[in-house]
Amino acid sequence: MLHMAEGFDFAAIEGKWQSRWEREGLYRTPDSSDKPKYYAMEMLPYPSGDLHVGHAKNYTLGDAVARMLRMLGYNVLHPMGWDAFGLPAENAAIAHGVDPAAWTAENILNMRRQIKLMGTGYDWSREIATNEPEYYRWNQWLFLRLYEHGLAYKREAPVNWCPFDQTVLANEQVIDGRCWRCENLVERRLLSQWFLRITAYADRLLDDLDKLTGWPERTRTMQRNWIGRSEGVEFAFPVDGLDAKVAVFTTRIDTLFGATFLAVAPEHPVVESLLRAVPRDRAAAIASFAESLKSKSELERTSLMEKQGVFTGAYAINPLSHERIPIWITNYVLAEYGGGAVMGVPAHDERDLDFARKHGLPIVQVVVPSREPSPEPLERAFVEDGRLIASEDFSGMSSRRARESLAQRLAGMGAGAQSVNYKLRDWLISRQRYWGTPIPIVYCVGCGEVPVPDDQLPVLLPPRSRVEEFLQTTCPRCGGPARRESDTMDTFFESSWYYLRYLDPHNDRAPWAVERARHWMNVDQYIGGSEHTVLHLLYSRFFYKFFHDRGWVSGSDEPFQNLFHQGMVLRDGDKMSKSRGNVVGIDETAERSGIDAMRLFLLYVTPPEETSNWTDDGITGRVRLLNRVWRACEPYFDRCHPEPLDSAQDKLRGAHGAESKDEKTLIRAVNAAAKSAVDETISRRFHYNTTIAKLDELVNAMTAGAAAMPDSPAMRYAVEKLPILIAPFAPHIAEELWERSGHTTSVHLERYVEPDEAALAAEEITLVVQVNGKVRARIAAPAGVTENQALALALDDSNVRIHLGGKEIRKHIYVQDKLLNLVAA
RNA sequence: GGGCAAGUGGCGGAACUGGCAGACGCGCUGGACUUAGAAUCCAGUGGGGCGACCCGUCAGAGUUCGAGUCUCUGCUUGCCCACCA
Repeated sequence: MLHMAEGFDFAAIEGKWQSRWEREGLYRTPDSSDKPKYYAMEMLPYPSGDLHVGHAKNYTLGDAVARMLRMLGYNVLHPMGWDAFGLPAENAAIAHGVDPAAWTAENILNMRRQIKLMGTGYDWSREIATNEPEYYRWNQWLFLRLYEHGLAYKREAPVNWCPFDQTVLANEQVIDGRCWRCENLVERRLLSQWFLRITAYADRLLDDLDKLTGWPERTRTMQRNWIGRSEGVEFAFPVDGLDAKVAVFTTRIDTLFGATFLAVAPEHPVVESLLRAVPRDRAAAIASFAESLKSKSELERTSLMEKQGVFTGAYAINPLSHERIPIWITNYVLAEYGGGAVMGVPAHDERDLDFARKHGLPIVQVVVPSREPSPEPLERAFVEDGRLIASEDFSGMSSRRARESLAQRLAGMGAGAQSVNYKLRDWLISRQRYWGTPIPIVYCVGCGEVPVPDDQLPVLLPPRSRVEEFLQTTCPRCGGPARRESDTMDTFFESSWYYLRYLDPHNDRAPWAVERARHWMNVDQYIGGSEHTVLHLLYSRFFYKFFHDRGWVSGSDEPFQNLFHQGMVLRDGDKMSKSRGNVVGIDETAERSGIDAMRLFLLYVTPPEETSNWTDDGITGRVRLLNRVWRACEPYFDRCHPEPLDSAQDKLRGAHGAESKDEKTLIRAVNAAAKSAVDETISRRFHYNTTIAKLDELVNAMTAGAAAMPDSPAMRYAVEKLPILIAPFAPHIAEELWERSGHTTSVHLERYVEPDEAALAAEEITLVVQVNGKVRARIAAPAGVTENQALALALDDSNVRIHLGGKEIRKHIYVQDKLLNLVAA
């Protein structure tokens, strides 16, 4: 009687290998090695509580990539950590009366367990958590260096205020005028806040996008648009009868003679002097208009409201035409861009036209399309370039030339200059929240704003009940009474440099050692969601350039060489969310289907950049695959003895002529899977869905071969190679099969199967014969068949002859080993 | 409104550089095995036609010996940005 198969007990196998890997430190990465380095990283998670299969897609992909590269001979660094400061912890603390630190610690404990449960190969000796003093101490240290270099500063500015989260938000955190986290409409407030001068790096952040050829084009374009560089002219309109000037920025100085009004934001400083100069009732109207807009966000002012305005009663003087144009205060001019004032040219700007029509302001056309000699009454603003009219001695010029000439003229008069403006604004990092890195600044009655000296770092976050005593301190400079900064930092501060801390996580003298950065940076492959395109990824680039300028990192001044955005995971077409109750958890999936099956499914269901759809049916195919893999290898458990891999391969290669067709198919299937895995990795396309399909084909071939040629060397070859081939994707079963077939070391330390071109090459090809582009015959032919031989074969085919119908072959196209097209007439 | 990406069987997808459309899987149908089911294995599965064949990759045009792939026009869906002067 056959001894009963034990079967494939995935739960037992997965648990067994996870604890053995951990015990043996299999995934520890040495800092020095003979092998070339490779730094693979996924965006670190926020410890929100539980992981679902959406997270798993990200970490599975990163893990497969890291494992592939390790098996291709690299010394791979693959770390993991926790982005642990932030609002959810604080909100949970308020809601349930727990300590945010305890809440966070508990979540980290659970999520670390789940990430390990996913069979990932992280080097946990490098784990970081950004809420630990050992980490945020260096946040403070880096803040102080930015401060020293004038890149961190405090100023009063209109800021985005989220009334629900009770804190300010960075510009990048306002999505459609709403808080990125709670989706409430943000308000505008005038507050004194800390900013990082990211605009000082605007040009480099923009220009260096060209260097990032390993990034998705889409992401680069979005960053380009976010930085929003525009070139133009800044010049001033004197105010008639007042000793005041209003500076404006325009990209269309060629339309200067068409300016019929001046529009200013209610916050513009000139408004105050105007208020003093105009009659009392008009001043009151202006003041109440300004007041009505005070707390309105940019979105509300510009998108949700109609264009409104009040005439100030004052006039500005066009510096070239000397025309008097009325000054209006409007809601549609942004206070924070281009100086908060705009020259209104209704004929050549849609917004100005809209405003002019509503308020009866004149419309003067000064640019006409080149081919139309006389201006027609305008229906829409003519916003393209053209030829100037009614513009004194600039008339007749092209827009382009006029822009140069006008800029020169204004510059010559000392009235203006070429200028560049950015949409990018300085990064507001103050948060009026408890659970974050304290900003290391104290305010002293005598000395004013004083940075905390390095040797007093970290400024420890106090327990929540002790905040008041924390705030009272003494001045580090004069020893007098002082008060600490009560704001904490935006959590994006921590995540802008964490990839450097992984390199040297226990260093207590510096955030990282320069030589570690020299060795490991930059990150060879970064994987994460596209939602961070203008947040984390832009901030990190800014920080890294600052570090580079300080000499703390060397080589490239870009942190992330290659970037990959994985798509999200839906459940039956819907977004997974707790409120829908459709979240597919890691624990339940591990229990029901097994981790290897989950990993295979996530990589197989879609190319990784696409949105994938989780269905409970879908994963059954991968469970089946694993069972078939097991059954295909099981009969050989006691018969496969470890021997040098090359010899088996050489034996087969030498015996090519003697192999049966089935054997060749099997050997080809092994090599086709290997080729796919290697190609998808080095091309960084990561379409492992096609690789896993090749593994399906291999197992199909093995199943078919099991009966026909159980003792063939080709079967043994396949059984020997299959665990290696599947190891990056299904690491547990790979390890178990490897052990069962007599190996004593980990399969994950093996070199990946090197695709053998000779084994891949087909000896016989199918020659497709077309007549006038339609397939009329498929003829088996030896590989390397010549054009003349192919022609002869084709003309010998009866169906081809029928379709030629005795017509003359005018020409033919031959594609080697593939296709012959006969063109007949 | 602007920008970008994508539309292929009942479903997810494959075909990367123009050369056999639908690999692989899910589902479905039939068969084997089973008292029965589950599991497994085998066969089939784009549409039409008895058939040789014909039609077929969102729609329409074009380039080409040959188009899912390239060009143009339109439609649909998704994502991002939306008064930045």
